[in-house]
Amino acid sequence: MELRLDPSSDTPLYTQIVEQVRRLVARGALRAGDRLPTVRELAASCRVNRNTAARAVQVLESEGVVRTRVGRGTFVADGAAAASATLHETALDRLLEQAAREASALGLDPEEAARRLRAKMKTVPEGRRGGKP
Amino acid sequence: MELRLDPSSDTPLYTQIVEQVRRLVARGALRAGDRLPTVRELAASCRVNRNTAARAVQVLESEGVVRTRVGRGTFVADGAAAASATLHETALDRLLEQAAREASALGLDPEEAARRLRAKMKTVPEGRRGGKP
Amino acid sequence: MELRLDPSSDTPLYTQIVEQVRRLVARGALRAGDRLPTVRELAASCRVNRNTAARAVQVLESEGVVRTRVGRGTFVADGAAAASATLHETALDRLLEQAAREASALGLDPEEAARRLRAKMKTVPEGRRGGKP
Amino acid sequence: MELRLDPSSDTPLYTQIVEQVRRLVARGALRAGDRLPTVRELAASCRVNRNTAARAVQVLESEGVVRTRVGRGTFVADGAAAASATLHETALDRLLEQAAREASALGLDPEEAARRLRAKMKTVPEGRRGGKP
DNA sequence: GTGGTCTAGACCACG
DNA sequence: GTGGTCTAGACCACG
Repeated sequence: MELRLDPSSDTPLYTQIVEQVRRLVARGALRAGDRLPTVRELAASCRVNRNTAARAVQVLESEGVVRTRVGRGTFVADGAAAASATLHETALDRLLEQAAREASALGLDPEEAARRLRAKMKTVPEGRRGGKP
Repeated sequence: MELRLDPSSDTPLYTQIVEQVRRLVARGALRAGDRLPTVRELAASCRVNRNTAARAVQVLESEGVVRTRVGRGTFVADGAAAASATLHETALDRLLEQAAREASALGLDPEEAARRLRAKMKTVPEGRRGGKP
Repeated sequence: MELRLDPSSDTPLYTQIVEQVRRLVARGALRAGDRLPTVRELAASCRVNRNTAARAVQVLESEGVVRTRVGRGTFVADGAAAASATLHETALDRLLEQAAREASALGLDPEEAARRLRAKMKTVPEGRRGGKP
Repeated sequence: MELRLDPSSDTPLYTQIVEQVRRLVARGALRAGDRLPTVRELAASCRVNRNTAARAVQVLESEGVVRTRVGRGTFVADGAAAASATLHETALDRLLEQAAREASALGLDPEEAARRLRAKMKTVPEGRRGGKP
């Protein structure tokens, strides 16, 4: 499980980890029952503090995306895909609301705002479109 | 000038003030030369400390949205509308980028994402659309 | 005595008054013994608060440029021209020192800095050059 | 990084810090990616309150000279040298304009004013002249 | 440990 | 009256 963190981003490192794992689950690259790397391994491979990795796992657990069994490791939870999708829906909804507010403050009409979002989507990296990989 | 702050938001109070004033300027509700409430009044009406209100004003000044004159008060700057619009464009661009990423993770196609944003814009409070008030 | 104040300048209003009076004296437009307008008249003609005009006069007095005789009015002091020139020399010296520091921080060589100042002087309003008016 | 503040100056302490850091960047003594002292260290070494040091850092951040990452520290930003140079150019321009006005009030000719600036530059502390250190 | 936010309260310059 | 600066001290998020 290779994650790419951007240390110069405004998004906290632990949040970047959380988001990427959620994305892997949403995309089907990680499935219920799959084992995640240990916190130590995760920290090492992402080159972050162990606290940071641990915090990411903790958030994922609280979201119902992973499930930690003491002494055995961390696994993708049953229902993780659904949980993950719900989280993305919530995030998307919040972002669209904020974007609508900004567009509105700028006096853009809905059509123009929609056009800009459509354009953005074409420049953004791969999604899950076109079925499970 | 009535602002509504949400003390439980994770957006800092002074940032909330900044954003709302920028919005009033972008919308044309505040125009070049208009006087803002004094820092003390602003603090009182927002129920924040004087320093917090002062900090918001300082940010707005550094953005070119207002111009403060010691002993005289704070005024909407010449060119405030343009400065404000630039800031909103930047914010919108960032939000659309994030939204595109989320939509993509959910497997939405650009058309569906655009449709949702269009819908949001119709539920959002009034903008400046349709010319100067 | 017509002064032109710029209310949108960073320089305090009372300082603008002080500087313009000093300049009039340095140029010879005001001479020892000339009477200045009263504080009230000054305030009215400059459209500033009386406190502001009073403060300007007070500064000019402390600099030795004017001399107030209670009940009689304010007059350009004996030696005002010299006092005024000294003040301009001091101000110029301080400005050149700061400018040298900035030019130095930018890595400009003395010749280039000097060239820029020479250019500025050609765009600046009238001086006293060429003898007394 | 040793800064020298003058508490009796009328330049605010946080501005003095800002200016000195900008100067270090403009001169190449601090380069993109370099880490600044922590806010607490800066406060201690300058003998100012933590808030005052933090404020200086925030101004530098808003100018694009540094980039702060919570929990990690403050670093000289990419493009800091350029941002810094722009700020020095603006400052120099303003100073030269004022100096030109003073020189003009004194009846100095451009050549004499330029000569004085050239002289000042030779007495001012070292700049960046002569290429990268 | 890092930086960020906020309050309370003092003191100052300008009008 | 206006805004600006500074300190002291608390509390929080991130690593």
